[in-house]
Parts: sequence; C-alpha cells; structure tokens
Amino acid sequence: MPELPEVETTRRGVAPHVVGRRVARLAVYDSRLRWPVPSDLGRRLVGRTVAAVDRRSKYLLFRFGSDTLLVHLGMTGSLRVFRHAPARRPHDHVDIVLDDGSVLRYNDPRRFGAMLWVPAPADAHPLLAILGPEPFDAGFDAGYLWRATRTRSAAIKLALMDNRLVVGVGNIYANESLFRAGIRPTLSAHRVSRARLAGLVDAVRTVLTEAIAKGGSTLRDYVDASGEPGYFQLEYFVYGRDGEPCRVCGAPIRMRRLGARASFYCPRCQR
DNA sequence: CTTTGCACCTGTTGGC
DNA sequence: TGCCAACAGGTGCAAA
Repeated sequence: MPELPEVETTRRGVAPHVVGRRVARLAVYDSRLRWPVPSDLGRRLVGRTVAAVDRRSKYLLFRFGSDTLLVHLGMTGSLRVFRHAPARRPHDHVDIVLDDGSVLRYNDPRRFGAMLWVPAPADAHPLLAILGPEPFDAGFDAGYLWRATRTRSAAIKLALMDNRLVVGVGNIYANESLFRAGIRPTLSAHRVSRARLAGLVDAVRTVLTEAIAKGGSTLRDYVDASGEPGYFQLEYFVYGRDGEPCRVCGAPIRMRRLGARASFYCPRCQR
C-alpha cells in the first residue's frame, strides 16, 4: 500500500476539492473490498457535507459532522478526484459524486482496501483504537520507543512495522529508516540501545518527510489525487536493491526475509 | 502478553 | 513462446 507518505499525499490532494462539498450520489460498482462496503452507505452519505479530511495511520477519515467515512487504500488502492469523471477503468470500485459534479473515485486492483462508515466517536472504532502514536507526534520519541521495545525480542524491523508501536511505517520506509539509522533490520528490538533508538526516531521522520515531499513512492499502482505518480522510489538507499552497491559505502546490498517481507540492508553500514 | 503464519486478491515477473 | 510458482506497498486474525 500506500504507506503514510502516499496516504498523506492523497489526503492533501483530495481535501481542497471535497471539503465543503455535499455528496450528491454514491455509486458502488464492486462492494467486495477487505470488508464489504456497507449496503446503506449511500443512504448515510448523500446530502451530507464533508467538513474535513483527516489521516490517522494509513486511514483517510472523511468527516461528516460527528460521523466519519473511513477509507483505507490497502496495497494497491488509489483515490482520485475528477472534475468530470471519465469512463470507468478496470478496478474502479466506488464513485462519490459531489454536488458540483466532480467525482471522488476509488480504484483498487487487489481489493485489500476498505470503505467503512464509522459513527462517533471514531477513535473508539476497533480499527483505530489499537493504533500507536503517529511518527510525528511528540509522544513518539526515544524514551517511548525504549520502553515499548523492552519486552520485544522480535526483530527491530518487525517492531517498527507493528501499528501498536508506531503507525504509518510499512515495508519500504521501515527498510529505508533502518538504513539511515545504521541499524540492521534483524537485530532484536530490545537489544537496540536508547541512543540508537533516538537515531531511529529521527530517521523515520526524515524518511517520511522526504517521501511526502516527493509525492510518495510509485512501484506500480499508486497515483495521487491528480493521477500523478510519486518519485521517492528514485531515492531508495536499500529497498529493492538486492546485490546493488550501497550508495554510501559500495558494499552489495543484501536481502532476506523477515516475517515474509523482503528486508534489505547494507552489511557494512548497518550493524 | 508476544510471535508466527495464514488469509484476503489480482497482476506481473522470472525461471524452466 | 507458454506455463506456473513466487512475489508485491497492508493488516486482521487465529493459533501457539
């Protein structure tokens, strides 16, 4: 999926076109997402006005008064705004038609995404209630990460990708953050020193910030609200670079699997 | 509680 | 060229 930078780029692209607009019509062409799109979603949405578009973790939260439309892009989802919607393409599953005739269109080849209606208080919804801090929250600091990893023997990369610890960091950005922090992905979380965890906090924020500035990463499916790809994949230090020379020291980048996810690291820069 | 592996689904790629 | 297994940005869930 889209990780945090792609979701945030989508949010920033979508929000100006939808905030203040009223929903005129909902068209669900295929309700078979990760969970079925609720059959009464149209009845709930039509006539309501979008007050704001927020993001929590990798969820987009369209606020309608105290109620929320929750959208997740899964692995291959994208959300685009069309002034005038073109003919549907494959995997276009949902259209939200606004009162000015523009259309918010959800496309998702693998259908791992979600579109759910969440009555207030949204934070209490099970999907949101379990989430840890945002990477840019003040609460996500070295002390927090230190305490949170004391009882974790699993690899630091797996801990970093655990949404209860911190949200928004998926496979690409976990790999890139650990490279920048000089930490080997396989190292047990509780064996990483507090000083190095402080470096990891900084690295996560730096990588995510730079990725957002480049419009996120596009490996295949991701496009932003305007249909534009991201460009951060051109700046990867390790992700997808198995066997290629490290951009810092020249040693060949290595790949191994952690929890079924490909993990890339420089054997010389990361210890 | 943590950890592990599977499941969901479609499309692309690489090896034979 | 054709076929098929492996793999892909996420994450809830069951089981150990």
